[in-house]
Amino acid sequence: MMSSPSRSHVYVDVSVFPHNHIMPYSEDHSKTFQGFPSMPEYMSRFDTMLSEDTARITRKSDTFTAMDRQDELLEYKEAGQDCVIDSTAGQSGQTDVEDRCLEQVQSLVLDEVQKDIETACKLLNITPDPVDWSSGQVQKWLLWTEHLYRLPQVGKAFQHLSGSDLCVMSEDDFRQRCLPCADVLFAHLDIWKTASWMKDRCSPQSSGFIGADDLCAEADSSCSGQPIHLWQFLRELLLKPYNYGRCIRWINKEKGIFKIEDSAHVAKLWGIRKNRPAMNYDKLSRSIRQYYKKGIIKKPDVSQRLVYQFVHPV
DNA sequence: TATTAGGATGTTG
DNA sequence: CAACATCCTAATA
Repeated sequence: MMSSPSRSHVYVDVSVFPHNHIMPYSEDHSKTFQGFPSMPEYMSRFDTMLSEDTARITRKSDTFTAMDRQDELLEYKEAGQDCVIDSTAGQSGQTDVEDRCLEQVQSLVLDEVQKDIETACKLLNITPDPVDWSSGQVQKWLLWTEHLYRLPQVGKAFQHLSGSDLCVMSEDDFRQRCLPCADVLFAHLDIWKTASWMKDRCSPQSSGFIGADDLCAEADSSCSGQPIHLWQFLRELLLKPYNYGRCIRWINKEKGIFKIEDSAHVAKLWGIRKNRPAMNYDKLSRSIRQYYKKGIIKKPDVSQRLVYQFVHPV
């Protein structure tokens, strides 16, 4: 990817996230973290969100201790790709501007994290704060995360653990229970813990809907209206292409036409949401077909495999 | 082999 | 009872 000389650099302080491993950048980790929605992915999101001039988001490596720009910089390209070392030393001139950009981007990062977590909570029917999870909800979160990022299944290693049990575990505790993806899972959980902590700490009033959400998310699972419908679930997945685009995506958003790219995967996620471990695409598609006569989903005019269409697009 | 259509019947909130 | 979940046969790609 070319970077035009007119683009200014934005240095992102990621120290808001307590663990370095959230940001994979070393050779050895490039495989382990494949598909992991860590900073590079969030970064690439802002690359498209922010204006072209603002873009080219970079971060400082190694220490994560804020703004020492003498350190070498790692420039992230697309999510999942290797990073490029950009050895430009500190340009002390535009510090104030950069700091402001930094704050904005940080706030955007946290915003995106919060949004992702909210979506996942809706889809999983769990609370944002891992501490509140029952052992069943822990299993749900594990299954979901495993399937979403194609990790090996290690749910059994965490059986009968409540959310509070999970939250006090160290990364080493994680490693003892599951070797293959302990660091990834721990990092994920850490994002959830951190996000929840920051939500409590710095916004009891600001974001209006979060407070209401919190109150609602108390008691039990069936608070925000009846069990989720399959078509709603599919819509929620389609709403987050950065998270679920690998298994389901829009073909034509205006017309409501979408394609299931990985039928087994979508079925698994649906099964996790409904606590139906035996769910598969055979059964999921039967449920979709029930929507034909109800006028909720149909086959598009030119019928294609694994392609459906919402009758009433939004 | 995987997907599609739709009937029959059991389950669950 | 509605909304699936499960199971199944037959047709299609």
